[in-house]
Amino acid sequence: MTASITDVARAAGVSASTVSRALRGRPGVSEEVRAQITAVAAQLGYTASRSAASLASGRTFTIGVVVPYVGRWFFGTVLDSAEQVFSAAGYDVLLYNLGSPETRKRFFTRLPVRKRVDAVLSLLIPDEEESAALRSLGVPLATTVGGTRPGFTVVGIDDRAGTESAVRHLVNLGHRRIGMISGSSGPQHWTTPVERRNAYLDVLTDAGIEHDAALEADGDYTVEGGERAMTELLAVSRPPTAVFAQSDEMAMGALRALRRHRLKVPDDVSVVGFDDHELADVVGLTTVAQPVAEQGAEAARLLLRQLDEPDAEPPAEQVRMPIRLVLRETTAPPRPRGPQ
Amino acid sequence: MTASITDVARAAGVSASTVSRALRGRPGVSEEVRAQITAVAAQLGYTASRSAASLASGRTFTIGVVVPYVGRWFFGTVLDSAEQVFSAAGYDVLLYNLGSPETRKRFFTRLPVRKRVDAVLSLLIPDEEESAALRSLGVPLATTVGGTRPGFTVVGIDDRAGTESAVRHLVNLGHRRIGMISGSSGPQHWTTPVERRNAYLDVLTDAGIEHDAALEADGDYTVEGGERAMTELLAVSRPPTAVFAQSDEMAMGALRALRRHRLKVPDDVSVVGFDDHELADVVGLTTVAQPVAEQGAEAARLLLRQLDEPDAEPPAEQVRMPIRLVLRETTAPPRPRGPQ
DNA sequence: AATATGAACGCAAACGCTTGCGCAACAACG
DNA sequence: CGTTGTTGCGCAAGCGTTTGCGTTCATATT
Repeated sequence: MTASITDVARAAGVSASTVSRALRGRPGVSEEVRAQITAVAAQLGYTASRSAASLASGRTFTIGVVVPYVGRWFFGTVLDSAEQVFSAAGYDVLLYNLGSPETRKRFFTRLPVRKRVDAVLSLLIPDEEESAALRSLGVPLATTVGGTRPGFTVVGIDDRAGTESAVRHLVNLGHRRIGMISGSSGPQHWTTPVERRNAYLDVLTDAGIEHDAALEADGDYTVEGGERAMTELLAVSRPPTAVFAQSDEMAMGALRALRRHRLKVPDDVSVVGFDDHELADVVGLTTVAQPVAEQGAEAARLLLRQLDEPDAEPPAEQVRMPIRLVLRETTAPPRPRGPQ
Repeated sequence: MTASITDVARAAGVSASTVSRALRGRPGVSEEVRAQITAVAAQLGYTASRSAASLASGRTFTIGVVVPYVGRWFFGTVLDSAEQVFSAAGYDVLLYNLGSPETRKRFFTRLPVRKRVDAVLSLLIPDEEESAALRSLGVPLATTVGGTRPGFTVVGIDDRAGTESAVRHLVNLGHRRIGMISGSSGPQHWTTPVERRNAYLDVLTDAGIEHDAALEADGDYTVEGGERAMTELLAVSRPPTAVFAQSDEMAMGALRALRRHRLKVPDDVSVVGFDDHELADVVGLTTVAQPVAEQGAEAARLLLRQLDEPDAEPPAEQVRMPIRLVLRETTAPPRPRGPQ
């Protein structure tokens, strides 16, 4: 089949151990021998078997990345940037796509990453049991997307501040009936939706606007969900003149619903999203931007650092990346309608 | 650390070989012993080390997936569905994100998948040298996205038919000046753009429309590129009344350019895309839909089949999935302008 | 000149599994 | 009751690395 380390050793007239040391830059090999071995290895097209290497050394040079839906822009982007950091550092990434509850359960019970990865980056928030399972792996752990958990390095954004800037923007424009499309469908421990909701409520209170439960709808974090939610909001007795969607996908769904209702954006209703999706710009969506790719890269970097310095296991770092409101064309003052 | 096979063997009062056979469903183990071993293994939380297993058996139960940009919708979606098929079959996926030329080169020279995967699915078209490198792995190979190569199972769509339906639709609406935004920037061997271009030219010829090179622009397969390309097209002496974009992303860029030019779609110019992007619906884009997720799943299935029946290595299958034109709101007859 | 020091390298023992083979024990056959 | 199968299991030899330790030899030290 392909060349093994002993083939290289034989061809170079040295022992296998020397080949191993030479190729991995370990001390104890003279420069000339190292050069010769390197040449022979290249000529034979030799690459060390990762299986054998990790069996012997315990290091796998592989990072496990678990993500809910690779297909969604947010996760795809985080994964993309994280992978680049990992591969630049010589690590491979083992991907686990845990869309359905079944695959998710299967992953956490069988834990296929055991003895296979040096660290894991989770793009979903594990519940108590799941995070315990991950901790049992005994490797550094990191998470993007909110919800701090013990033992995890988490990098995220300030959901509160982001939401406040969005909602306050609507208030400043003069809106009083401000709806919200949330993504509350997730599991309990997933804190982002509740943080955003709290921030939304606080801004309303600050502005002296009484909260109307009828102006909240669940959009399930999808385009379709957002469309449904907006449709619901339009059906209440006094519909909102502006809505804050907790994700751009939902905001886009809302835009579609509005178009179907022949309502003008932003003249009839203003819309602001969250994320700054790749295509938010295309549809002119005002949104609060978060550095998605950077979060993935940063989480990856933190993980690598922990691998490099296994000494002082830093007790669950927490990094917050900046957010900012991006004004585009879906927000404007409310249309003065009749009295008031 | 974590339990090993000998721990389980000892606890169950049998030999390691029996544990191995029992847990993997191999014959030669009585049902009662198997049950007992299973119980002990579960209680100890035992999972076989993949490194050791693959070192011993040669099978890695891992598939390498190489993709140009995980972050892009198309690739993310293909990856998503392929991963599901693989993981359902008990395979893990090792992801290689080869965005930049450097990482790409590094991947193909160092070939980190060597001795690490049982098969590889490539979402990018390897050139002659690269595909030779992959073939040297001696494992089943598959590709989505056009461009057949020896030794690869390829699943794709009929680019020709797809393009024809799109362009013919524009012709049927009465358009005579039909522009095209292509993604020709790729490497030579990447056939999709040229196939689509040929189909475009053929339809024009069939319709008795002389081809105008000024109506073609490169959009680089990105939103920004599409916007730039559309801007260029609008600057020619007699701008197109309709444009066919070779991808939805570019079409969306075109839409943005048109909006910036205060041109109405479809009244002033019609736009049709290609892919049926997740958000094509949101912007009302007429497009030719291709079953993206299905392509990933199908490619994965074909790969698994080859792994199951290593006997008759089928000589490079080729699968074509159906496409269909999806009519939405960005196409209409040309606005009658002045004379002619 | 004798000894200590260190650099360069080889030996061999892991690492945790798989698998061909051998060996009991027992059933079925004539 | 001896043969021939069959079934269930253990032995031990790998799989291709890494790495602690030992050996050799040249150089520095007294």
